[in-house]
Formats: sequence, C-alpha cells, structure tokens
Amino acid sequence: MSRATLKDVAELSGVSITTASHVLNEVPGKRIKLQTRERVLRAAKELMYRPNELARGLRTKRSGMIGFLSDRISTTPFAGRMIIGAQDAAADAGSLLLLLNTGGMDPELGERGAEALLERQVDRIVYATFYHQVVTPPANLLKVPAVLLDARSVQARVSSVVPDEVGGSRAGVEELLAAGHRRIGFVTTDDDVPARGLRLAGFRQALEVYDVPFDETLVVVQDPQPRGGYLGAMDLLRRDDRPTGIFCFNDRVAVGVYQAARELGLSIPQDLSVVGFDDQELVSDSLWPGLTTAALPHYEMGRWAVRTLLAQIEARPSPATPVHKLMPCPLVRRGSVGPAPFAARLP
Amino acid sequence: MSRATLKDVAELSGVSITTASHVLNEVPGKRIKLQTRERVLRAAKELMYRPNELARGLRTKRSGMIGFLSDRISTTPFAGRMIIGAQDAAADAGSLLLLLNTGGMDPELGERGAEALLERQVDRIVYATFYHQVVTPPANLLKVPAVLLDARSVQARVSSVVPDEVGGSRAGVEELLAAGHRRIGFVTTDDDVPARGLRLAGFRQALEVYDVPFDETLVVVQDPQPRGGYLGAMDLLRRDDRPTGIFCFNDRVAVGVYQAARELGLSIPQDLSVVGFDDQELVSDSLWPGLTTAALPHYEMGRWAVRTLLAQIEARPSPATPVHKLMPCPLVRRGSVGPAPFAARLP
DNA sequence: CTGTTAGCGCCTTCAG
DNA sequence: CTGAAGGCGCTAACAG
Repeated sequence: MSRATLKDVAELSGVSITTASHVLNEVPGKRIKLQTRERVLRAAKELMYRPNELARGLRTKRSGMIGFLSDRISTTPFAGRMIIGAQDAAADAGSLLLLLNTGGMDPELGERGAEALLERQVDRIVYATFYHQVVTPPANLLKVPAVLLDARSVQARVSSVVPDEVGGSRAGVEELLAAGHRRIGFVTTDDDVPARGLRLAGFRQALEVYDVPFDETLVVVQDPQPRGGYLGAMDLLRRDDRPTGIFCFNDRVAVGVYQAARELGLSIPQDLSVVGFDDQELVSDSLWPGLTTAALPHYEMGRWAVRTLLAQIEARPSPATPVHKLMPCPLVRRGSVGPAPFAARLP
Repeated sequence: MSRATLKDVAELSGVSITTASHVLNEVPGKRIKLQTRERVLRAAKELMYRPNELARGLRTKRSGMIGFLSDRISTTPFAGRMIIGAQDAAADAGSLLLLLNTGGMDPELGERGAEALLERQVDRIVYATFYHQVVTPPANLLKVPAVLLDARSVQARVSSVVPDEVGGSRAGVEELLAAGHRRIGFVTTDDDVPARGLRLAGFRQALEVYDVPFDETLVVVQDPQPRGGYLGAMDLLRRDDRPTGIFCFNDRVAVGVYQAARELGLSIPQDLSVVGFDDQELVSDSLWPGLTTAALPHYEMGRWAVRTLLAQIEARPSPATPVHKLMPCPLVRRGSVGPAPFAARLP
C-alpha cells in the first residue's frame, strides 16, 4: 500500500533509475528516445507513481515550503485573510505554507518557532503579526530570506509590508471634506500602536489639502470599541458647534457613533456623516446605512509578502536594500457619507 | 553559512556519526559513556547543530507535518479560528500544519491538493470546509489518516466534526422560553445548507420541551443577511399578535432584526428579545444591547480534528469505526433577552 | 541517448 | 559502549 518509488518505475519499464528520473522531470537538454520515454511514462502511470518531494528536497536543498511564523493567537478575523493571501501566492509558485503560531510575544518563543521551521528546511519565512506593529524579529529567522507581514522593524534589515494607514485615513477624511463637511470630529484611541499616530497624521493631511484648520478640540480619545465610540460621539455631538462629520479610529468605534447619533435623533447621513477604518466585514455592512470605511488590505499584504519573498534571489538572506511596502487602504463607499447640512456649510 | 550536520558534530567531537546520533536522540537502551556524551553535546552546541527534519523524515517515514486541506477561499472570519485551533493541537504534539487551500469546489482540485500534500509526505490530513457542509472528500486523501472539519460525508468512512447546530439553536430558543416568551418568531433561510434544517429542528425541540405548540406562521424565510432579517422582522412584528421574541438564523440576520425593532419603536430587550447564532465576534458585540447568541466552536473543532488525528493508530488510514463529533455551540449571554412583556405572558 | 557512481543528512541493524 | 555499513528516494555529474 505504500507508494511506488522511482526505482519501481525504473524496474517495471526496464530502464535505470536515472533515465526514469530524466523522463519524469523532463530535464532540459536531456533528450530521450521517444520509445523509452513512453515506456517510463506508462509504468509511472500504472504504478501511480508520485515523487517524494521530501527526498527530492534533501537532494536539491529546496523544500518548496514557506514558513509562516506568527507571534500570537489571532482573535482577529484578519488572520485568515492574511494567511490565505500568503497561501495563494505560494501556491502560484508551487510552494506550500508551513504554519507556526507561537501564541505569545516572548522573544524566545519566536526563536524556537523560527528554528522549528528551519529544521523543516523551509526555503523562506514570513513573519506575521496580526496587528500592525513594530517588532524585533527573531534573529535566526534571517538565516533564510524573510519578510515582515503587517509589521516592521527598525533595526533589522528585512523587507516588510504594512497598511498605508496615513493614506487610508486621509482618503477617508477627504471623502468627508469633499462632501462639504468642514467641522469633522475624530474619535481616536490612546493605545500605543503605530496606527494611532499614522491615522491622526492622515486626518491632518486631509484637512491641510482642503485648507481647513486643525481643531484640537475635535479630537477625542477613547477606547477603540463601540462603547468608546459612543462616549466620544456623545461628547462631540452635544456641543453647540457639533461636527457634521465624524472620522472613527476603526469600524468598531463607528458602531458606537451610530448608537449615539440614533440616541440624539440624528440620522446618518442626513444629519451626520461617518467614516470608519478597517472594513471589518460583517461589521461595516451590518450597520445601517452601510459604513464608508478604509479597508485594511490583509489579503493583499499576505500575497505581497510571499511574492516578494519568492522573487528574492536564492540564498541571499536579505536583499541588498530592504523594501518597506505601504499597501494602499482603499476606501469602500457605502452609505454613511452625505452632503454637509446646508447651514453648516456657511462659514 | 549552511547548517552544521551530524557529520560535522561527529568529526568535531571525535566520534562516529552513529554515536553522535545516539547521543543527540537519547536513544533508549543505548547507554553512552558520560564523557563522550558530553563531548558530543558540547560540539553540537558549539556548531549550533540542528537536525534536518527532512532527512530524518526520509529515514523514519514520518514528516511531522499535518496537511490542512480546504476547499475554497474563506471570506469568513471563521477560517482563522479553525486553522489556529488545528495548529495549536498540532504544535502540542510537535507537528506543524502544511496549508493548502484549493480555492474552489471542483473535485479535481481537491484530488490535486491532497496529492500535493501527500507528495510532501504529510502524516495525516485535515479536510476542512469553512461552512458546515456535506462533502465527498477526495479519494486519495484517505491514503493517510484523515478527518473532516466542519464537514461530514455520507459514504466515506472518515471521522468528522461539525457544530451541534441542533443543540445550539435549542439552547437559544430555550433561553427565550425560560424568560417567559411563548410567541417566538424564527427568521430563517432557504439556503440549502445543513444548518437550515438542523437549526429548525432545535427550534422545534425547544418548543416541545416547554410544551409550546409549533406555529408555522411564525417561521419566515429570508436571505440570511441583515436585509433579510429586517424584512423578516418587519413581517413578524407588524402583526397584531406579534411575537415577543425572535430567534435568528444567524447574527447577521439579527442585525436586521435590531433595525426593524428600532424603526418600529420597540426596544430590546424590553419590548422584544432577540437571539442569534454564530457569535460572529465584532458583530454580536457591536450591537446594542449585545446579542445573546449560540457560538460556533471553530477553534474547538479545529483542535478536535487534529487531536483525533494524532490519537489515531499509525498507518491505519481510517479507524475501525469513524467518529462523528458534534461540537457543542455554547450560548453566549449578552443583553438581548429579557423577560416577556407582562401582557404577553397571559394565555 | 542511457547508465554508473556518489552522495543529500539521517537512522538503524548488526558487529565489534 | 561504539562504529561500520547500508539505505530512505531522489538528483547531479560524468562517462559510455
């Protein structure tokens, strides 16, 4: 019941193992007589021969596997999309993904994880976090070509890909500005994550483009959750000069903003326009009206990571000059942005 | 820069490869003099020796890899949880997951995918769908021990694990009944998925437990989306004898039900109690009040699948008698169920 | 065109 | 207790 080997094929077709190998691999430059060729092929089919990629890898020093190392259990629904993106890119090149989630941020766990992958002779490694972060990747990971996914490093010379948070939030806020809104609130977070500073930067850039002065009092800090969104929006919307548009740190915050608006009798988008960030499927379109939001490009980042890795020159652990890719966060327009109320448009 | 091999260790420590191997593997029954033992260990450490698992596998016929084959790209946020569950169980046993998503339901793709995993000598295979389904697994997949994840098969003799849809919906509906509700609507789907019939069965079972007659007119069929939930709830709630509780086919439907309730001026849970299914994180708790719902146990199913596989006796593709596991769907209580309005409690 | 000879790195008898 | 020999399945020179 165990699988047929090359030897079996060779014996059945009465040629040497080498010849069988040549035929089956269509070695370029090795011309083989049509007759023997067919004999081998027939035998292979008859025995249902399948190469043992493991043995092949032992010989060629290429396993055809890409290690996907991640630092902690993802409770986010994003994990799947990154993994699938990476897997698709790998599959396109005939490689498979070998998965390892260390389940913690302990650096030693990372080292051990990378080691486990290396022992399996993975050709390259993707080091992923499930949340845009600044990390120090395990050192041994760089023994093979590697790239950082949804993370970047300051010291290490590795390519990386992260969402273009600035561009995404700028596009989101510009969407509001283009609709005529001039007083725009921002419910953000005080979590110490790169996204915080970057999304704020995008917010300010958009205002600059439209020559709208930045009003610090319109920026409120809250937990990046529905509850925080609710509180933040309540704060903003109960003012006399309430904003007509609110930009949210993420979609979950927007959920709370919707609640607050409803409670205050403001309808979206007639009385209030809202823009989110993340495009968490099933959140942004579970709201009514659908939430206009900047999408985190997880699938694309996963794909980019593996593609970049695969394009890298063999045996050179790190490229001469690492690439730091900012993946665009496309704006998904649903129904939460409308023209600014007339009164508000006047200076 | 390439890695040290066993040979290098042997040479450095002045013993034979065999001895080095014995030391490093702590072969039982092979007692080695403490002195040489330490010499080998020191050399190994000095050279930072790491075994080549690939070569080891070639010899031992065990790769330490478990294939994770799935039939289509998951756009669901569930994929990640199943994969992580499987990966965790694998890691517990020192195995790694080799991922392959065929990206389609074409049976031939499945065969090819299984073949690719087999060529890499995976020890076992998990065949997963990202949605409870009845499938015909690729035949070649059964060449190694396999189990079906979130899927089951009628003909094939394979173990499988699926959510206990009946139990979950029964618990959800009983939650409503226990709160005193007697007129309970059910907004379901006409999609041809196992969940449809099973969740309806659970609904009916719960009624039976409480001796409440099943009223067909309270079951409305809609798209399993927020929009469908909205329409279904509108239908139910505008009746004179409107239900005081609604059980939803899934959480997304519940989103629509919330909208309808709001529009009709009914507040949850004072005027209307709602129960969902799936516990899609970020949906169920993005609603206000939080949605009480039966959780799909994706992580647990993934974990169970791999554990079961690992417990299976080596080299026996399928167990004498396959196990079909129903994984409980625990009820997650949030704030959407309240006591039935007093008037409604009277007969 | 085809076969021989050598391993890849490791484990496993089986002798010393 | 230790080592020599053989082979897992496959490929890569290099000869014929």
